[in-house]
Amino acid sequence: MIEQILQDSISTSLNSLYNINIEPSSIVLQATKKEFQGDFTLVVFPFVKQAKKSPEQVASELGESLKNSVDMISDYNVVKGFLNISIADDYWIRFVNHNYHNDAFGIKQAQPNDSSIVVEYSSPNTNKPLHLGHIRNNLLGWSISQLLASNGAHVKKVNLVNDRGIHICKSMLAWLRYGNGETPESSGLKGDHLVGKYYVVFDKYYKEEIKQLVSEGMSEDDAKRQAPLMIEAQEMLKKWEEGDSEVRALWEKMNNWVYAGFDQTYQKMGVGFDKIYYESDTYLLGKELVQKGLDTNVLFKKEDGSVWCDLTGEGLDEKLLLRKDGTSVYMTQDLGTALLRHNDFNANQLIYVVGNEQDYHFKVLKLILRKLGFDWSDKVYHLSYGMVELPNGKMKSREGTVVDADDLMEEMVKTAQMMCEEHGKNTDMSPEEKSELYHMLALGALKYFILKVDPTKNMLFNPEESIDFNGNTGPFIQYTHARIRSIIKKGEECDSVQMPAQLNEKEREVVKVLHNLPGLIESAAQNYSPAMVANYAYDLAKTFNSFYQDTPILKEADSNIRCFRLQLCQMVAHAIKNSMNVLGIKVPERM
RNA sequence: GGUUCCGUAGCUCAGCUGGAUAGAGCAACUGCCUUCUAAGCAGUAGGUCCUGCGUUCGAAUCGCAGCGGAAUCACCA
Repeated sequence: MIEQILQDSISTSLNSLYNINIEPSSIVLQATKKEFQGDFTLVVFPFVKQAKKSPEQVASELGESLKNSVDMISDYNVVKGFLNISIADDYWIRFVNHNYHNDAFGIKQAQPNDSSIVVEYSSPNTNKPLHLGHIRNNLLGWSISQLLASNGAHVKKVNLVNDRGIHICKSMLAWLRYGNGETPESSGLKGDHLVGKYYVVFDKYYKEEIKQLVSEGMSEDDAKRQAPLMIEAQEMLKKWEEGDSEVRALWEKMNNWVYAGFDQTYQKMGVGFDKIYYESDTYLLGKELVQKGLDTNVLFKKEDGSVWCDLTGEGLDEKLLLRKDGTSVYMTQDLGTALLRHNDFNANQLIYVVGNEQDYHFKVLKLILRKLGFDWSDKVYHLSYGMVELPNGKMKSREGTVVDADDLMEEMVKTAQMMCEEHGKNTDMSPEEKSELYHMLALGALKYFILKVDPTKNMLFNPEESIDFNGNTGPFIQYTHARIRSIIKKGEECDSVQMPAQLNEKEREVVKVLHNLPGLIESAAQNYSPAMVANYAYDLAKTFNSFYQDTPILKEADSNIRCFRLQLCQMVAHAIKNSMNVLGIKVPERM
């Protein structure tokens, strides 16, 4: 890569001119700003002290030295302490000519010895359908996996389904009491929605019971604990843990409804997993670890029999790991599943895609693992993402302000259809092609809208803006791809032609953006940031559109130039496709 | 109250390891379809980068303090 050559050359020049020793890799080159002439810029201020010369002088001397030693440098200029380096068009042209046919451009294939990474994401509860918050989680999880894989890692995607607990018992109980044997088939409801409906039903009657008890003079807290429905749900959980066959059968039946529903949602969303863990299989794990911790005095037991980890030395509190009745808590389970996962995959890294409301939990998890003597605790990485808010505030399931994942996607497909019909462009498509296109555009809009923002930040989800097709949106990039594909299909094959001698301004800009892709994937992967890829794809599409607007491609008379531009088009198409693929967004051949 | 995260145009967001006159999109306004897809392009307007102090040749970026917002600090998961 040209950057490395420049870095090496700068390093040796600094040494021979001023006796300054700097590692080539630590020399920072940046893209030259548009207002100035050049491709790469070196800021020379850091060197002026040691060089004992003015910034302008240092920059000029360096520029001259570089120009003499690197023949790819066509020119340089100096503005204050900025050395702007121009690269010869020949380099850019050959870059396109060598890479345009590579449809995996920018993507690194994992080699046998490359690192392996396990990514956990989604991790739903089985008592209600997926909502907007899950969508961000799923899209991020999938996209991070794609991103790391595209940067040459072996990635395994796992899902830990929270399939047991009091919340599921609530749905089960409500269904038994008020369901009249309703099934997904009889009701026409998706399984997860049906079960979610009874979760709401439970809450409704539960609240009525509380109200009743309070009006009879009970305190609110006592009422919450002593409401008959709650007591019954807890008995059900106890029966479940004892393995009661009736409860287990009902539990299995209703969970299977939910799984069927989830599968549909996942499929529509375009996400998937290599392995699915169920909490019912893993919730007892971790107890052994606690015992081991007690034996080695890492943990301690209180008088009532409960087991704790003292984290006050780390500036945190004491953390409960076993209740006084010996049952485990969330943390206990997570210690167990972490060990299980480490044993299952022996990966170099265990990534958990979980919202930032659990920052504390994961901080503690890592600490306890380390205290327990697992040196792999630093492989655990909590990929913490911000919450999704709505224009009128936060989503609250109790207040019915949740945005359901299925509804949202369906809504967006409808809108996509409307928009397409309005444009009236692809009237000759078959119904199947059309519906595929609508789905592709709808999900492209949704995914791009969510993934373009920095994962660590809270984001605002405005339903109206998310289905926009203009500007910085998924469909804008998809449209750019479709236009390019259309040109390529009309153009001739041209492999071995003579390349033009120089580029025009717009061509050079496009090539330079393309040139950045491999480095971008790398730093996006290092930052766990699909958003960087999204913004890159947008930048590329925008740069290409500007080129497309005033540079003829097929209409160019000179066949050499025409061929070069076609190659450039192909390369842009690949780069768009590959970066959108990292986001889990498909791009159409036409739209 | 403790801890963590956040604060950039009317709105939604970029701005990666400090670098030149802080960038996009939406909304508003003005041009460009007889020509490779106008879901596009070109342009106008819009800024106390929350405030203050500090470090530095240089700060939206780093440090400290303050203000504002969010999350979290469960014998829930």
